[in-house]
Amino acid sequence: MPDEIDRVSEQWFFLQLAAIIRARIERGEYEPGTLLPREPHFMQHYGVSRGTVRKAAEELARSGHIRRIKGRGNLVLPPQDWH
Amino acid sequence: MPDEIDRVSEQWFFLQLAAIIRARIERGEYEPGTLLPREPHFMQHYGVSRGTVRKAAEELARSGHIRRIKGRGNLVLPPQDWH
DNA sequence: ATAGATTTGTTCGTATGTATA
DNA sequence: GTATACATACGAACAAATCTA
Repeated sequence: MPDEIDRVSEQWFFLQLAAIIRARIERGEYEPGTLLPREPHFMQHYGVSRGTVRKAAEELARSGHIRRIKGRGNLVLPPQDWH
Repeated sequence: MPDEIDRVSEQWFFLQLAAIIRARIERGEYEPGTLLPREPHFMQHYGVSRGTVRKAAEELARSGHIRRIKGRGNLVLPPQDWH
């Protein structure tokens, strides 16, 4: 899992980004109970727009890896919540 | 005026949708000074893409039924603005 | 208590690529 | 060949919830 967006890949940016962040969560690099880095962090680090970061976050919320909290951030969930 | 898209009709989806919304405005179901339902509402309710909803909105803006305001929504205009 | 900053949420604007009729 | 329709992606502005000084 390369830790950057492949811009010539067939796969959409937001799915690539979701896979990257999901892998980091599952490796324990983002700990349950803590907040993910903010949207601007991912925008700058991966060179994508806020919309793309947010679509990736939607994917991670769908798969139970994070819970999105308005005004606070994206809460990393423990393995038992993943699906 | 059936309140859904006729998918086998000769007429384009965006023109059908514009006619549906225009009729609702003219019947007073969407009141002047209020905002139309958001783009995602129409996408889901009529089963069309955002592009189609936006083309319908362009038609309604052209005919003076709404004014489109970035970041806020589509403002319903009073009868004297229709043309 | 409140005023401002931070952060996610919402919404319209624009561009591009693909598929279809 | 052209126009419609769909989806991704980026940009800009406003709204709401939360946190902080």
